[in-house]
This record gives sequence, structure tokens and C-alpha cells, in this order.
Amino acid sequence: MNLPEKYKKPYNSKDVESIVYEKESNSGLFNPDVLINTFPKKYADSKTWTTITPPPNANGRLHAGHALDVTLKDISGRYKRMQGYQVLMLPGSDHAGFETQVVYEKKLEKEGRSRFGMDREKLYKEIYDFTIANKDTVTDEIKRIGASYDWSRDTFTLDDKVVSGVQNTFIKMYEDGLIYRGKRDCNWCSKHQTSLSDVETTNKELVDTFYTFKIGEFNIGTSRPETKFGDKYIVVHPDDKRYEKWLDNDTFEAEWISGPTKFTVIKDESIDMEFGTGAMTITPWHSGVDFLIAKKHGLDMVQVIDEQGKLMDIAGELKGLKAITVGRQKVVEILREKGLIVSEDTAYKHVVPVCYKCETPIEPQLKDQWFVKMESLAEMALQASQDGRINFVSEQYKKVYEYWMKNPLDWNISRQIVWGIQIPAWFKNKGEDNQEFHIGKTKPEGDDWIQDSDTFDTWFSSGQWPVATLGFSDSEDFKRFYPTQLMETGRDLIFKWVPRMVIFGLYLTGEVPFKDIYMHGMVLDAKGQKMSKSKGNVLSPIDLADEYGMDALRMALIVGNAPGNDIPLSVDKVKAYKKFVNKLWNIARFVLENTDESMDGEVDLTNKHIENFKNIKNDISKNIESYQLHLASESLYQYVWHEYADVVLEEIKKDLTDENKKVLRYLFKQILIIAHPFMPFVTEEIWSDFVDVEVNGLLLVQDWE
RNA sequence: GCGCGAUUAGCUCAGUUGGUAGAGCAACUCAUUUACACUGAGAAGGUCGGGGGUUCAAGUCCCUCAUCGCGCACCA
Repeated sequence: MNLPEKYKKPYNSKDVESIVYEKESNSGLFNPDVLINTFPKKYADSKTWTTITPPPNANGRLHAGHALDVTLKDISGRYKRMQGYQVLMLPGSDHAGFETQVVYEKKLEKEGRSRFGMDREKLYKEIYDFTIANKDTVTDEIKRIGASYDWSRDTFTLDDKVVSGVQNTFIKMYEDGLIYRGKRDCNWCSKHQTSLSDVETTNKELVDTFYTFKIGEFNIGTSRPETKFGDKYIVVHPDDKRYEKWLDNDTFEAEWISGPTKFTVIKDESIDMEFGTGAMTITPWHSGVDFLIAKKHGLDMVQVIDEQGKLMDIAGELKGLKAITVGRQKVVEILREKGLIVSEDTAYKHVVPVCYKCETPIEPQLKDQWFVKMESLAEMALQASQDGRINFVSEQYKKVYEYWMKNPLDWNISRQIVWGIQIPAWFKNKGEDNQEFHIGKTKPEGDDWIQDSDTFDTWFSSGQWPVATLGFSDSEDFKRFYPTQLMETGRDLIFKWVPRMVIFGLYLTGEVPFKDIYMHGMVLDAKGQKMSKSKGNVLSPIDLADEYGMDALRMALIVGNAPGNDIPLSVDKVKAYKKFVNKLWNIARFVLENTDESMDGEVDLTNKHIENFKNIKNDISKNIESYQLHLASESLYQYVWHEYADVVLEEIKKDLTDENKKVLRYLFKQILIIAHPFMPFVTEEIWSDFVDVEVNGLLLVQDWE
């Protein structure tokens, strides 16, 4: 027969992938509007199926995790589109405020520059250009994975409509009493010079010296002597017998760092009598726990360490020293000379919060910032999970989510960085306490108003992503596509992103933003280690695809990857699926050599092979529906190789009757359909040799009944 | 400390409502130009981490212990 030349060689992904993607993309069928217009019979009256794709940070290149992310949702999307849904997979990019600024700061550092002292607008413009350039690279790489995304709706978190809508949300929340400005302890990173939310810190175990100091009759423990300059309160538990002779608010004078100091005894139940001596001093400005005690008892709060992490005036001659290093040593020296050290435990292990980007220990600071009151919002989000309006594909994340929603902490949304959406708030007399402010997008009457220079926590805008990308509630797209079906994203975003989308979705629209939540695991190296540049074990999805083909990589990422579990990826595994792709190619060769289009008519549906296939197909459909893609892909592999090729084809080869050829051809075309979502490139390519695509359409829109 | 996972063939992992264990890779035997050597046929390999319980029946449900991983919080 007329076998195309290309089948005489093994499958070569390089000859195929970009051409196929272009063909599919140029057809416009990734856009649901075009889908309806082109195939009205199939799509005009059908339901929508929507997924808003997590915006990859527009600050770097794609890694294997992105490839998994795109593949998982693309399989579902392609499947639903073939089934006849108006599929919208909406792509976007995130300016990723703090993350991008950190990346850009590193770049500046390399160039011997610094963002501090740079003109705000100039810096913004530079980061903007940098981000846009990267965004284009990232977009191209996502396309290589085969993402059937509607690029005509591509959205950037700094698009006008998003910025405006996000600011509106802030104003609405303020009016609803859900946002307040308050002096509260914040997680301060002294390297990056910004406050961070609780989920932007991570924990690090340190071995420090734990000191016990003598203050009058009390022995107090601390691992942070450098904060003790301003301490003038001794706090003990009200039931502690050791200190029962002291009454609440009793005072005494004792020798301390800067000389004789007046101390006040405070009794508070939050003290752990078992720890240390059961007595401690407090430093409310630099400790969240101490802050709560001070607030409760109305105590003075004094700043000891400045925003660069240096000791302030109160430290007298030690002023200006780096608090945590030299400052600490000097204070200890002073106290040693005064004979106030009772004991030193040099092997004290404790865990401190550090900046999740640079691991600089967080220095809590009291600052005026914008906070979101989380309690009622979290309650709404908890309800949605408990009553099943949102469904977690893997239960373990439901538990984590619900735990977090039951224990919400108010959310600091102010960031002292320029890269982001500026907060629509205006101040008079900036710098003083209790300053007057005005909330609104435009400057109020009068000359002395200046806009808050802070920007929103990036998750404040990306939390609104499902609503924002669809144009907020007054747009046509919103009415058509909201609420969406699937939110598929990495397990690391269970706190940062997912609950916030649920909260904003419910708050802004009354409806959950998505029904199914699929949290995928991390892609690890072959040994199960986290991929990192420093370990040198990073597998680039683009490099792998260059060598083995993207279809092979997609399969390697899906098979054996149960929802939510981390997945090791090895080159051997990708190779194995490259063989599978080639197997499909060779089957196509055989079928093309032995059949032709005249055999495309009716087949005997009671044929045993067709009956068997029907069961496999049902099984695969069921597993895709429930996001058990590892099972679906496994069945596909087993069927194609060990049933169709090893049994059906071998049997029919020995008895090439017209009827058998028809069965062979019919089944193979069906295989192309069920294999398409998993391996879009090779299947689409082969499809065009079986049918006239001009007449019958791309494989992309064939019926999956 | 609290929470969440994991522990199944040499390795990496599946195993959906309980019905006496599966895949890929590796290793072994055979076939030798076949649509496909990026191949085919075959065989081998597991007391499902330990212990206890529920059940006619447990890899699967419950309890407990151990080891590993992760997350959250904190003690000054």
C-alpha cells in the first residue's frame, strides 16, 4: 500500500512535535469559542469544563514539576474536549512579587548593584522587562509540553483588569471590616527588608547557647541575650510556688546590662513552669509570644533591633553592632563581668523561623501593616470542604487544609517591595503612629496625602486568580466558566495558594472557585532526592524531551504516580516510554501497510477483540474521570502492547481476511483516540495518515464516547 | 511537641468499595530479521516493616511498636 516514507524509520519526535502543536494550536480549537463555531453539533449545547492553570512564576525556566503539572491537567482537558465539553484551559503568568524580586536582587548583586536606594519607578521598570522576557520563554516551554491551553485568554497578574480588580477586593474587604491596619508583630527579613506572612517562613534547627542570667532573686533563661537591653518585666506563672511571695506588679531593682534597672513582676498563665527556671523576661517588640503577653497586660514595648538587624540607641555603646552575632557576644561579656551568668548550655537545640528564600533568621518586628482577619473567611472555606462543595482528589491534603482552616492566623498582606500591586491606601503624616489613612484608588483631596509604598503579598492577587482570569463577576466569561472544575497544582501550595483561592472565590462570588482539587507531589530524581541545582541532579523536561520525545516524558511522569505522592523520575523510565511510543509507531506502520480507508465502514461490534476493547476503554474513562491517571495510563500501556500488539495483531496477521483487517483498523483508530490525551504528538501525527483531517477533523476533537 | 504520609519482587512504584499479590526497570533462559531488536516467547523472584485485633476472608479496616520522609508550632 502507499505507506508514507517516514514509517520506514523509527519514530522521531523532533520531526513531529512542533509541527503537531502548531497544527493543533492554529486550528483555534484550544479556544472554546472556536470549538463551538467549528463543530456546533458537538459543542454548541454542551457543558463547559474549565481549569485555570497555576501561573508559573515569570522569573525562570521550567522544571520537571511544571511538566508534571501541565501533563496532568492537559490529559484531563483533552479527554473532556474529546468527550464533547466546551473545554477552557486558561493559562497565565504570575508576577510572583517577592519571589521575582529575590531573583532580581540576586541579579543586581552579581552586577554590583542593590535595589536599596534605587528609584522606585526605575526598579519596577527593570523588573518588569526582566519578567516579561522570562514569561515568553516559559510560555514557549509550556507549549512544548503540549498544553492545549487557550492562549487567547492568557492573563498576567499585572494586567490592568487584574490590578484593578485586586485593588477593588482590598477596598471591599476593608469596607466589610475584614481588613485592618494594625501594629502587630511581623516576620521581618533583615536581608530582604520586608515583612513576610507566616507561610513565607520556614523552620531551621539551630544549636545555640542557652544562658541562664541572674536578675535580683530571679534566674531567667534565654537564647537571645542581645534582645535583653530593654527588658524590665519578669514573667512567672501565677501558680508557681517558687515565686509565690511575689505578687502581680510587684517591683524591685536589680543590676542589669546597662546598670541598676527597675523590674516589674508579671503573672501570666502562658508561662511553662517546667521550662528553664519558670521565669523569663519579655521582649515584646521582637517576639510574637512576648507581644501577646505585653498586649494583654498593657506593658511597654521597646524596639531594640533595627530593620537592618543592628542594635539601636538603647544598647548604648553597643549601638550599631549586628545584634545576632557581635551584639550577642558583647552582651554576654558584659553580663559575665558583672557575674550575672548562672549557667551556659552550649548544646541547646531549637528551631527558629527563617526567611524561606534566604534562610536569614526572622527578626520579629512590630510594624504597622495591613492584615486580613481570617477567622470568618477560614470558617467559610472550612465549610466548603466539609460539605463536599470542594473535593480533594487525595484525602491527605483535605486534612491538612481543614487543620489550617480551623487554626487561622491573621494574614499580613503588606510587603515592603516595589514589585507588585501597590496597595490603594493613602497616608497623611507618614512615619507617626496612628497616622490618618484613606482607602481608595485615587488620591484624596489635599496635598499632603501620599500613597502607601507597600505592595500586596503576591498571594493576595494570585488567591483571586480563578475570579480574576475570568474577568471578575460582571464579565461574560465569568458567567460561562465559573465555577471551574479542576484546580491541579503542587502539594507545596496547599497553604500558600489553594485555601486562599477558596476564600476569595467564596467571598467575592458566593461560590467555590473549583470543584476538584488535585494536589500533585514533587518530581524527585531517580534516587528519590529532591532535585536541586546544588546537587546537580536536575532533569530538565526540555532536555529530556529533546532526547526522548515529549510523549515519552509525559507517560513517564504519569505512570506509577498516584495522586499526591512524590514521584522519582529517571532517564531509564523516560527511555522505557520512548520505546512504547515507537511501538505505537510500528503498529501504525503495520496497520497502514495492510489496510486502507475503504475499510473504514461498519465493523462487527460483537467481535471478541472489540468487546474486549470496550471494557478497557470504559476502565480508562472511569479512571480519568476520577483523576486516577496512573491507572488509566497503565491500562493503556498494557492494552496497546500486550493485548493489541501481542495478541490481536499477531492473530490477525495469520488470517488477513477483509473482515479481520477492518477490525484491526477500527481498533487502532480507537487506540489513537484513547492514547491521545496521554501522548498527543505521536497520536495526532499518526491520525493524519489514517483520515483526511480536512474532512474528519484533528484527533483533538474526535469523539470519545 | 502536634499532625500527615510511607514501609509490597534486587531497584522504582501500583494495587479504587476487604475476596489467597501486579507493572516498569534490572537480572535469567530461549527465539534471530519479524510491523517493530526501541522485538518476541518463557521462566524466576514477595511469610505485603514487627506484633495484636475485627472478619468466613486483611496488603487493604482498627490498635500498637519500629524505622524513614514531610508539614506545622513552639520553650523565653
